[in-house]
Amino acid sequence: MSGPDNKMDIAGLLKRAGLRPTRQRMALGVLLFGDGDRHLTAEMLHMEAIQHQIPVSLATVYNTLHQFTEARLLREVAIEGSKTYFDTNTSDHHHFYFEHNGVLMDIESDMVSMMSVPEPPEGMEISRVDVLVRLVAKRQGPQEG
Amino acid sequence: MSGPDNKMDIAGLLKRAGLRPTRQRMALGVLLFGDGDRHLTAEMLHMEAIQHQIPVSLATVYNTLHQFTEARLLREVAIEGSKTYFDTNTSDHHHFYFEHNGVLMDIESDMVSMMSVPEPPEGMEISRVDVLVRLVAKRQGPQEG
DNA sequence: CTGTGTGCAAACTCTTTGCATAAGT
DNA sequence: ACTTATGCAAAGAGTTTGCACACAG
Repeated sequence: MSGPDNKMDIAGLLKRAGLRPTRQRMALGVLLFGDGDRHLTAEMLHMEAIQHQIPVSLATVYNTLHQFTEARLLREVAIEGSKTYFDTNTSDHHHFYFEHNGVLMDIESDMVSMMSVPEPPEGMEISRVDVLVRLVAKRQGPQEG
Repeated sequence: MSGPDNKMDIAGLLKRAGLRPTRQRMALGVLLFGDGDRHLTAEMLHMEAIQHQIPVSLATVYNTLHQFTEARLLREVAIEGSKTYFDTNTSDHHHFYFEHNGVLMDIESDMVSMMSVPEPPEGMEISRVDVLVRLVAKRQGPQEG
């Protein structure tokens, strides 16, 4: 767990990214980066902010999330369906996806090794490889369903 | 290239899937399955149907796409962003994604080998592994932009 | 003070739904 | 004839935008 004086660090993080450390950005930054790797939708973060007594509108949450993504502080995760997930872990890694409840969990990059990927077409290069391991509840074994 | 009498096959395909071979389903089925593997959004398929003089509404295209997916005739592909892609190739395979224009291209499964995937948590099992290889235009090399 | 960020609500895009009509068996 | 599919348009979810006010530097 990280201490509350991560807040100090958040200001620097924002400044380095060329973003003014405003109240809302600071507060959202603490929620996002103050407690390990997270996977959130805009709506989830907004609810969390409200619970933490941080006055912020959903529109500002969206704006902030996109500004952070532009600044490489966050990464978007491709999950089918309507909601966009943002990941605070911007390093090279992959995901477990729990289909029954929509939860994402990191898989460290060295846990998944790619033997080979076909060569991209002429003039193209790989910008990133995303691996999504979809999980479902195991069937109840030998008993009938 | 496949001949036009794929239409015959489509009727059987639908019946086997428990779907009535209606005009619209037949026509959309021919567009989807009559010409190799495809990656389409509802809107793309709708436009194509209109161009082919097939009277069908966008709502019916959505319904049909979902019915086909339920029937395992199609598969949804997870791409971040708002649009849902449907893939006529339901076998085990992965994708190249051209970020500059949103085009998807199949990668056969044997071209990508996973050395190891971490064990899923208790009670969970892997339902599928999706690999998305994102491609960008190669930087112009030594010449200036 | 000056300029950027924020809040609100309306606009927008993609997708789903309800109901009357048309088509399929 | 009876049932299911379709079309239309409106509703719905998630996201983005425009403008006036507030805050940071």
